[in-house]
Amino acid sequence: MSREEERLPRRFFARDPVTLARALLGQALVRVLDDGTRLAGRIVETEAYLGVPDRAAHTFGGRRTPRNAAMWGPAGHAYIYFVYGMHHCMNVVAERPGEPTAVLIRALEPREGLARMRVNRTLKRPAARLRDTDLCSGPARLAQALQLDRSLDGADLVTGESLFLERGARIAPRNIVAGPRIGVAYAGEWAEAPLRFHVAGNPHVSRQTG
DNA sequence: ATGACGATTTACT
DNA sequence: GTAAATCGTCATA
Repeated sequence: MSREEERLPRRFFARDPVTLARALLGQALVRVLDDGTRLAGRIVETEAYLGVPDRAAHTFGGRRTPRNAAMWGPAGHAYIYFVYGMHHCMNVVAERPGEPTAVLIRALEPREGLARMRVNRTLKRPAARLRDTDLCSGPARLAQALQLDRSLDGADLVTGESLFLERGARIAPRNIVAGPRIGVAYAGEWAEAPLRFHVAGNPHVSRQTG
């Protein structure tokens, strides 16, 4: 019996980052490992990064480097970066080439491959006993759970086989909470803009707010 | 060549 | 609550 889930098309991603950040809530992020293992979760928390004018964005002021190159490319590709000497985080590129905006995926509600995610999350911490809500409740946590790293930077989420999105639930606007982005205090006024979105009451978000 | 800095997580007081 | 971990990246020289 074959499961034919609907992949999200290019046009889904080719929108402004705020609209995309809200639309991504409820969609399924899918990772297929080299051994065929399928890991998946519903997106429950996102942040929009508005590009050149956005002091919190890696492309602020038109910054364009090998690291952030994917943000300058076409919509529907992954931008995966390395920070703090130990963590990876995944974004979905929005809009169009030359408009370097993206949406950071901050948390998932894990749905497939939880056992493997738990292994991935505790490889360097054998003693840890994680609850389901500890598996993907943060940008670096979900990257570790899904084995995302720079080798997948720039991957095409529309046509790729190892990382992509499938149509999930539509989250009603009344169930979306907006608030300030996390970890961008250095961004001045931009730090307070309500560009973080999460599903109201969902236990898998990285932090409770509003 | 060098130095400062992270879109974070974890453990510990 | 605070602080350590840990290193690729980029701006400056």
